Amino acid sequence: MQLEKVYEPQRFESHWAQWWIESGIYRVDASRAISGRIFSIVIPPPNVTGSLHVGHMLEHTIMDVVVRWHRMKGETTLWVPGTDHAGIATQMVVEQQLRAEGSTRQQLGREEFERRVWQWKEHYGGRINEQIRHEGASVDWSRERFTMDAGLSRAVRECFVRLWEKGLIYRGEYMVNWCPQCQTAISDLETVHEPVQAHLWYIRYPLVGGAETLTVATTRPETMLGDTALAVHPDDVRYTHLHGKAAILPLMGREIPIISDAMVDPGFGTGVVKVTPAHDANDFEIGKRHRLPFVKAIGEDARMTPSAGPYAGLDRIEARKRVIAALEENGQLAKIEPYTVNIGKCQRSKTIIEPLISKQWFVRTKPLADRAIDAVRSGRIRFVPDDREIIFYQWMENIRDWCISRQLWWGHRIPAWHCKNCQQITVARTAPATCPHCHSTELEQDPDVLDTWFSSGLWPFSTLGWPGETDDLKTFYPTSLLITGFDILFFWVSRMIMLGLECTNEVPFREVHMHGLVRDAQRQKMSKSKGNVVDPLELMDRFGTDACRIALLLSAAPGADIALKEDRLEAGQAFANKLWNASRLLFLNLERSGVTAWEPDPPPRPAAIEDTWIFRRLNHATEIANRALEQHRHHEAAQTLWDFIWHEFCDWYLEVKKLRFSEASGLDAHWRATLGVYETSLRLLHPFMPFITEELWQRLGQTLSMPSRPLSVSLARYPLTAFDAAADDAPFVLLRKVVTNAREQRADRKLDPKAILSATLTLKSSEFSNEDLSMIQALTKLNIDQLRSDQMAEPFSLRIHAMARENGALTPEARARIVKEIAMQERAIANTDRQLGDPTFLSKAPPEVVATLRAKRAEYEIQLARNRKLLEALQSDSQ
RNA sequence: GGAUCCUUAGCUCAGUUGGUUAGAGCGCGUGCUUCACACGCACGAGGUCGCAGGUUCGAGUCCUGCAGGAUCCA
Repeated sequence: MQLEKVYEPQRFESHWAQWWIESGIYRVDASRAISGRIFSIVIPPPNVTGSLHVGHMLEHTIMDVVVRWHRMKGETTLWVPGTDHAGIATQMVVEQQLRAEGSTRQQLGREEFERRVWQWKEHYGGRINEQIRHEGASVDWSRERFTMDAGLSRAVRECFVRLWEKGLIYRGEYMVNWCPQCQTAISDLETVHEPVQAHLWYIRYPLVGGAETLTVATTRPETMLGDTALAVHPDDVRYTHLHGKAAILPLMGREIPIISDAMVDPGFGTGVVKVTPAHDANDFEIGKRHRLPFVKAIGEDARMTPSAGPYAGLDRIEARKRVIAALEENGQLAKIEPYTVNIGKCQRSKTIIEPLISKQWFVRTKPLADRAIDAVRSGRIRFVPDDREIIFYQWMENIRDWCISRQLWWGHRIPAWHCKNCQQITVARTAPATCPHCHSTELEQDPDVLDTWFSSGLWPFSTLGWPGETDDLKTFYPTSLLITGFDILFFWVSRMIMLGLECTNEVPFREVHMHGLVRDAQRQKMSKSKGNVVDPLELMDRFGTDACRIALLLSAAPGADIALKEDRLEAGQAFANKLWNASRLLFLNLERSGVTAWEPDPPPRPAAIEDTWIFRRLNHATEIANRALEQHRHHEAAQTLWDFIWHEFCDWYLEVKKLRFSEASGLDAHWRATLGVYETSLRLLHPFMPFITEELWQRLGQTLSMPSRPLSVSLARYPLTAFDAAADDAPFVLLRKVVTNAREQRADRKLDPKAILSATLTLKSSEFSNEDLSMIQALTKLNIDQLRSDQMAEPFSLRIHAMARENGALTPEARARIVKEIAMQERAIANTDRQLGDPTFLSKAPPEVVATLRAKRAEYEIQLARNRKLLEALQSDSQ
């Protein structure tokens, strides 16, 4: 069988992607798992409304490498896929659809609306999974989960009830971040702060019983309508005389007390602040401390409430304008200064959030956080890279209670029932028929749903069947590893650790690998508004999935952000092309040699000098790749294999080996060695570039009958260092040096690249067989006499006999380079001598360092001698 | 304001416990359409490792300070 002349990934990638699923080879049977040989991982569930972006692709690629590697090592390997229901985002999408139809969710009613969302999910929710199939992710689709599934919903209820019963969930009126656009409370984490150029307004408040006024600075003048006090710092001597006095609230005419509180920053504005307990988190605290009234001047719709008097019904922005105008008219506006404020916005809708007091459900996080901190500190969970632990501790140690209720219709409804009769709350796993407190049947379920992250927080175990004691849970939990973005450390990773420990008494995963962000070529964050979002599907189409994968992997040092440049992708494609063509060379020659059958076992024995060398290089690459994967250094593993395949296997081994293949030889020792290295390389590379390796490996299997081969290269064993490398690789190393030296000379002297020139090769100790010598001649286009001399300092010397009139002189640039090299080598030798002559160095440095230095010195000497001789010889040649 | 990370070739980035001539890809220069590959081959140029100190026999790597950048938390 011959390979097509051109590498076209489009020809086979979709075929293998489909076959991997249809053949069911990644479906895992828990009952056949052997303890200690299990690897399990869950996908960070993408948003069901979303579509694939490059960040996903990086994440999935890293996961797939790890998963394929473990599977090939013979471990029972489970990768669970799935999506999350993305409460706000999905609700927004469907509401938008309704708006287009001229309807609203309120018109539809809750039940009908939910039905519509499910309908929408069935219709569009499969898109992201389709895209994940495209990436070649070797997940077990039979275990696909969705956070709103019945099983996962049961897990959510179970967890909620347990937390409630332990007093870790409470309900109450507190200050929350309210998004007027989304019409729901959101958590602190969903509020993003950004600096905005704004103003500081200075307002005069008249004092009660006097002509004096007090000037107060504020960034939100409209909230003054809800002021219930003024406050100064207790130690601020400027205002000591005002303690216990009162002021008149402008525009409203209300009398408000002047209080002293340590929370006031005397350096802000005038040192006097207005206190609006219902609309500012700090003021809320002050208000509680001083038992101030809470006047709610702004409502859920961001409009002023009746408490705002004449401003009632106005939007908060409009109200601000009117308030300022009125103050100005009254002469109560002292001045306006430009000011930069950090303003809180809703992460999703970008609307300015309104701090509001409302009744919400909260998780008491402190006790959960303590256990989570301990799990990481004790090493039961390991972070990669480990410096991320500091950030984790910092957040966990200052954690605030988590507002988990959302005023949405799409999500897990809070399993709490309110009794209309006795007003008591009943939290239960299933809907109670009667109120356990008063036996009334007048029960109504709490209208709120839970934060989506609450259900994602259970993902590693809810997907495995928890709270049921399923085989999957027993076999695959705790999961082995989590691979995710650093940006959701608090949102997701931390909460999984807290909820996992609480629900299962186990860590949810033993390791967390946090990758960086994929940025655009200019290192800018990708965003829809900037228009610099790269579509991974388009990239896969253009360059091939394998090329994209290897390009991403090579750039992905642990934790580091990636600047995605097309030249990387082109390089990845070039590498795939190289592998394809090297394979083509082999397939062509297999036919010529008439090789029809081959078995990978037993491993080959070296048949020629290049074999020992490549076996050693292969063993080395194998060792590095395995160790790098062990340490989550995927970029290093990828780089190692790239270098091995391209620059050792293709550039040297195949260049030599193709001269050894002979017609109709059948499966000889050369072929055994070559096929051994080639097939092993395909297996080594498979986790990184699954499509091309599967294609080539299957083609190889069709060309050669390999009866004992598994169904797929992904089910074959991942290589360990198993090649016979006992023999000395020095002869081939020497061959390489001779060939390189010949090429350097030809380039430096501008010798005719096509002419066959005569040369004399003098060797110190070894000599090349006639066959090996003809290799050298073919690779260098030289006609070589081989001499041997015991007196030589260097291992070899190559003299090319080019006549002067054939422009055999060194080019001026080459001469300059060699002169420079000589200087460098002399300097290196001097440095080394200084070191080796230093008794402190000799006594303190480890012996192997001294030995390496001595060896290096010898190497420098040889290089120096060769350069000197080169200059001399050419001088005499050109005379 | 607090914290963390980063600063290495023209560009994008590697560089595991400190070991002495610092690597890759792309780009650049020269030559080559050699029967696997011009998505290629060969050869080459290019870096006082942000700055200033310190520890050490030895520092890109450890410590301190400074400058610039990024991120997180307030």
